[in-house]
Amino acid sequence: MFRLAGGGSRVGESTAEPVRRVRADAQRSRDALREAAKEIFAVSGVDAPVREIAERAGVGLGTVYRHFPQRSDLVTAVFRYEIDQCAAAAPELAAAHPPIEALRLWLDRYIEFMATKRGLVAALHSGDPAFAPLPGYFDAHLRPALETLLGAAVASGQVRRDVDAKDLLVAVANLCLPAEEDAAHTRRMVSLLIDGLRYGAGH
Amino acid sequence: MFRLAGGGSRVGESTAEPVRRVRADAQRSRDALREAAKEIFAVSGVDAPVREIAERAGVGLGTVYRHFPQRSDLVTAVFRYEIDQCAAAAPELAAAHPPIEALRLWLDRYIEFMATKRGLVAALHSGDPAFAPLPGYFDAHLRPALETLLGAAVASGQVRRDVDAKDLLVAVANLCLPAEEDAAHTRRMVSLLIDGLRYGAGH
DNA sequence: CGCCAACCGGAACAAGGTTCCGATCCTACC
DNA sequence: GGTAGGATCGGAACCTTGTTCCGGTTGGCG
Repeated sequence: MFRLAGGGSRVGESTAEPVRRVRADAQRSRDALREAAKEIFAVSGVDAPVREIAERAGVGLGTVYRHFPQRSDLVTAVFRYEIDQCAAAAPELAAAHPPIEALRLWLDRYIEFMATKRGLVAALHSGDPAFAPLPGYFDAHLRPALETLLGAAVASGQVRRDVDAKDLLVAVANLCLPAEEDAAHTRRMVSLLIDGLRYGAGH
Repeated sequence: MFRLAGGGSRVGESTAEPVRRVRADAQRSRDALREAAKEIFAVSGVDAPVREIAERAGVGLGTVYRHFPQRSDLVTAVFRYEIDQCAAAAPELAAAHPPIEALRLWLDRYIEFMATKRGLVAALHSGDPAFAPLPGYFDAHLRPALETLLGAAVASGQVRRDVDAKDLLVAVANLCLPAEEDAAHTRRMVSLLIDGLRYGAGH
């Protein structure tokens, strides 16, 4: 048997693996689906019908299931993507703002992320094994992002040292949960929290 | 217009309301459904199909929806019934055993109750408004039951006084959650907890 | 330019919740 | 005891939603 789609490796590319180039239309479909799912999940929750997502993405049902064999794969893909985006914002903010400000802005960004997670918490607790790896992904990506920002703020003397990044992530997440509708309230509470961070700082 | 099914009030019965007598077959169906649902929920979780419950109860689908207009009504009915049964066990145990023993036995009963609640916790967190009143019902019935037992045990000098009934209910419930399969483990932990109750008691 | 594997669309299937309505069965009344 | 009538029953049918399947289409390479 021949290796399927072994096309041939390109110059300057590692030949260790055949890296089949994805077709342009396939990539387009995948991106459109991710984007559509993200928007619809934010509005209707993660229980939104697959057909609705397919329609908004402008693709057929078969295309959805080609890229995401199960509904839950679409959910986790969106979740991972959003986690990545949120984590990626950290170094950008750190480069553009002073430490304490970068920290504050990133937490705003994190709140925005959590705000779209209606129903996902329930899904995580549903016992569906498809969602089991998500908490780990969450911790593996967001914690280091926050740790960097927090470390810089501590080093600059503007924030006390006895604050744990994971604690802070969980605390802010919990602040987001009850006020699913009232974003302003959440922001006030988190603002309070940030002020608390500064209490007893060296500077 | 005549009052529908106003049959007529009976001697010795308050005439304040017409109390339409439920038909015997209807009552039978309702009881059979509650019992069937209880058994099936315990085995397959609260997501079990309505058809399966109807079949086990030996009734048609229409009968299910006559008594429980929505699926969730069946779930809450079973939940309420089990809470009632569990709460009702408290005075019986109190009458038949010394205080500390009654307390221990009732907590065993409570554990048994919690053990069948697989998936219900997730349902409660799903945001479905149909389940919103359940936590209140839980607190309104089980807390007084435990408070009575706890009070008697304290009064007898066998249990310390600084234990709150609600805290205890939640703590035991949490002990039940992780060990969905290993009932023995849960019982060991709760046993430990009960011994803790005696620590520092007057007697 | 032409091939063909990968990709696409959507019809079709499966499962589960809910509705509907003719047939049936209690209960009240005579 | 018998009967009328409305409550109740059973299950077929309908709708929504997840998933599979397959014939038609197309991007990318030779």
